Amino acid sequence: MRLGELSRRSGVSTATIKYYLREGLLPAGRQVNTTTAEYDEEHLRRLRLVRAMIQVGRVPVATVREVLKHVDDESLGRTIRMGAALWALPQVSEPDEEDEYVRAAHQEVGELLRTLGWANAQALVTLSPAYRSLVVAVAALRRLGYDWESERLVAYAQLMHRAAVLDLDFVETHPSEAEKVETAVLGAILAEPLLQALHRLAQEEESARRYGFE
Amino acid sequence: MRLGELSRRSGVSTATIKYYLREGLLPAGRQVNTTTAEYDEEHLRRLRLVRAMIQVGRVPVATVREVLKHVDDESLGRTIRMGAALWALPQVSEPDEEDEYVRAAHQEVGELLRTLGWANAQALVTLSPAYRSLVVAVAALRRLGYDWESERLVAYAQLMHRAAVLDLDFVETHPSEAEKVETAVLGAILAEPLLQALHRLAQEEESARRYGFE
DNA sequence: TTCCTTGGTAAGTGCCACTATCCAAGCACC
DNA sequence: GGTGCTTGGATAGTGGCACTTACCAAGGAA
Repeated sequence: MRLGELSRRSGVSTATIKYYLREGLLPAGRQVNTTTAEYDEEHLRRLRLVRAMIQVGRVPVATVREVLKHVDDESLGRTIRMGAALWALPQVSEPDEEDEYVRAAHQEVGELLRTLGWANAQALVTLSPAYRSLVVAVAALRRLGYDWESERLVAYAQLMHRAAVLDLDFVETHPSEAEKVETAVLGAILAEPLLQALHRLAQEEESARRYGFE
Repeated sequence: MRLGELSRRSGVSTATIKYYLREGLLPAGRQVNTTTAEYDEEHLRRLRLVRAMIQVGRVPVATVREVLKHVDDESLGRTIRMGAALWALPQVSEPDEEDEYVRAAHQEVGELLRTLGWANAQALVTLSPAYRSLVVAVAALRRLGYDWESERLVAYAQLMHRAAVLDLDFVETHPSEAEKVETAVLGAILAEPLLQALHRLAQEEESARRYGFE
């Protein structure tokens, strides 16, 4: 398969495919001669994956490159590869540690993890980007004066933990190691828009149940 | 309070505040004379809200304007205002109805709603942006060859419904109508980064529990 | 008086995800 | 073997976005 066909079958313009090749999101094809390169099904699959990450997952191009670099790094074990790939993701602005709300949020999230008994997460606290994102989100809500009880946060966390269990159960069903890493990373990236859409739809449903359409 | 103080108390530069005023995200202050305008606590609150939407919620400036327009529209009832504000949000690219995966996703999501008994959501199907986002997400996953069983999707949906119940219970605790709308919208916007962060943290925790750090 | 700050406006910046244009080298078909 | 299309490769340009800079004349504050 050559560039034109790859473009046709993926629905991505040749110009964009060239751009992805240049940016290293897609490995080069097998060079036949100066003006011809041959692509295979794996290229098509990778291209679809890249597109899904960018368009559905809203992951920036530079981040996709980082994530794939880890996914492809066969010198590492699965868990490490998965972790590295997921940690390459978030790009949330660093919390301002001077800010009083941020400090309070650190406290609050720390307590949350103790309440939940997430010992592993506690150990990783200083490292994980997810932890930082959580602190930023909590601080923003508190800054706006939303003071729900801490039980509410615990309840949300338990719901998301059950979602994570579902995620990982699904990964288990995949046989090969390579596929497991890819599935886990993609699943994590694409599960988010899915969960977000379900959340909004659920809000609409529940709102209509309670208040009707008026 | 004048521009400088508003800037100091919010941590937002005067240039950016001027930009927000120009873009209509912030109402003008009370003009004292040609070179002085007076801002109040409500301006500060609105400014923090705008910042949270943009920085934590990653909502584009133009969208924030739309959302606030609906929030402020007192000619409408609460439910309508809330719905309108939330529907102004998503900006997901339109699904390509020609695409076979998109058509299959429509089918699948329709079945999901029937299984869940979300009658209200079914009625709104053709309208809701959340529904469209869901279709796009499901189609993307299927296109990549991820074929989980439909029960998995149902399970995710039930989790998110429970999150939505928590959301709306919280809104109930707020007394005033105006606050309810604002709370609901902000809660919906800011709950998403929160849930996302909790989801990622929960994945790390669960992954570490199952596989350790190796 | 001298200096700073104010609101208002216009123009510029940096980043990002493409997109357009150009090129010389093949290949395909008549 | 001529004609026209496609290829990989490279460079430059585009449009959108969220600010940021620079400048202005008018108004306090010392």
